Amino acid sequence: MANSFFISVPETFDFKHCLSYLARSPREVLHVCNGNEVTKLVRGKDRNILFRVTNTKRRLQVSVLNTSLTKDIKAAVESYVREWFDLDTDLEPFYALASRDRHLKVLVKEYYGYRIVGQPDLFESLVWAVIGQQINLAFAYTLKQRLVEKFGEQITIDGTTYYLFPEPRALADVNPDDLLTLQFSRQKARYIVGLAKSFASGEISREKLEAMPPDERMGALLAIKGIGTWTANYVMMRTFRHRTALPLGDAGLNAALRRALKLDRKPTAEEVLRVFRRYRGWEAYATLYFWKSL
DNA sequence: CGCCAGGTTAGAG
DNA sequence: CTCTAACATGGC
Repeated sequence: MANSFFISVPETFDFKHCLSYLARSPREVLHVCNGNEVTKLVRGKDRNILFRVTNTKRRLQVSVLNTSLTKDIKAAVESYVREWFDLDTDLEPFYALASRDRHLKVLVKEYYGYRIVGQPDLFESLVWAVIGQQINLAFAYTLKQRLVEKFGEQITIDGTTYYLFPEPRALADVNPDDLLTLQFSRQKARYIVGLAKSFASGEISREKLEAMPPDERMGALLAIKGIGTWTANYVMMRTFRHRTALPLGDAGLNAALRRALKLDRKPTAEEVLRVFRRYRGWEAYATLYFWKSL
């Protein structure tokens, strides 16, 4: 196909595990999974780009669906896909460590090639994490769907509608009370509008945080109203690809460790930290595989 | 019905 | 510093 190109992938990459993560909720509206492929709309420099990724032997096939494949568009989409599917991380050291660990051994075997599916857009990442605070994941997806359908751009091609996550500008002037009708709590509505204002004004941006050393970046995230240690670590993991990010206190991580450690209650923070001492340098990937075990 | 969900904040002790 | 109520609602 003239509009497609290929990206070779590491041996320690398995598209199907990443795809099953992307397909985990029927209410996901920011990409469309279908069999062995996923289709997504992203913002390009001059226009929005719709592309589809599918798996072939040792390569990903990427097709651009709504425009011709110029050099610039190819470069942009390739870079997005590499980032999205975490193709540039060398997982060998983690697998060497994990294969000697009684908890992770079986998980890295079963989900070999699974990687941290990224969330390159910092605003989206923060809002999504705030939405997910203290509610079950099914409800979090419902809230995100309502937010995206109400405030995000969309295009319809061949009968399927594709959405972009709302831009900060689209949410900055919203009255937080208007989000209550979408069933956001007052507190979350305020956090989200506050985030939108900070991004719209340029006070916070991915570029600014990217330029900071990791400690300072964490501090900048924690200074935002609504961002606590869990959210900051979640975003460090999915957006900034910090291998040592550890969302301590996470309900899913607690549930997975409760099972792995055969406890009759959720583990304490100290117990989680004790287990994670063995994964030093790879905390984010250990977390990822524990989540996958649920 | 009760309790926990991919927690955080402000305020009290 | 640690502890707690409040937040809003879905799912088991």
